[in-house]
Amino acid sequence: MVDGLLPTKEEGDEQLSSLSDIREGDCEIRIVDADVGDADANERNVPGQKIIVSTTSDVDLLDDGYRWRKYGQKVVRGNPHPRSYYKCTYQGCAVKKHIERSSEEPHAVITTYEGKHTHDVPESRNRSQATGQHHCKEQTYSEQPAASFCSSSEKRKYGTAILNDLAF
DNA sequence: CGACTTTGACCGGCGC
DNA sequence: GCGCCGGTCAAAGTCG
Repeated sequence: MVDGLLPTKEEGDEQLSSLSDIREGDCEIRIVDADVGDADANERNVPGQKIIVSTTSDVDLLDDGYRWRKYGQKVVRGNPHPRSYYKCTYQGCAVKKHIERSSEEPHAVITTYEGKHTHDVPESRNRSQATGQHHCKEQTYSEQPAASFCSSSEKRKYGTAILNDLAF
């Protein structure tokens, strides 16, 4: 009983018809337009675009190239795993993201992005992150060649490309 | 020294 | 009106 909280894998893509759905290996990137479903959604300044990324990983932190500062962690009902709250630390960028694990699959990580970045990927982070990134993947994906896209730096570039595409 | 994580407390919204 | 729950803040501590 995941309450549809977990749109991973083959199921759960029916409810969201007007959004992009991208799947590669164990990574699923779901783009949800915050405006969708709202009658007069045009009024908002909604910086709010919602992007849900489902991945299979041992670690919660999906490094997408941006700098995030954790500002909270909560255990939500229906899920024994805590949900983490992150903000983009770039000045003037109010993008937030929530990270939570699936209650059924400890390896399934649901990352929800809210808002769009008003800047590019910080370069300094870009390279240091590339180094810090590999610590988390090898053990997870070393046996899953299909997920190489998710586990390598390609993932970041791919995700970033998507985010940028959305943002603009 | 600066940036980031951790953790408890606080606040607002929602359902009963 | 009350209680529950999700989301955010802020202080202290940790790490590079």
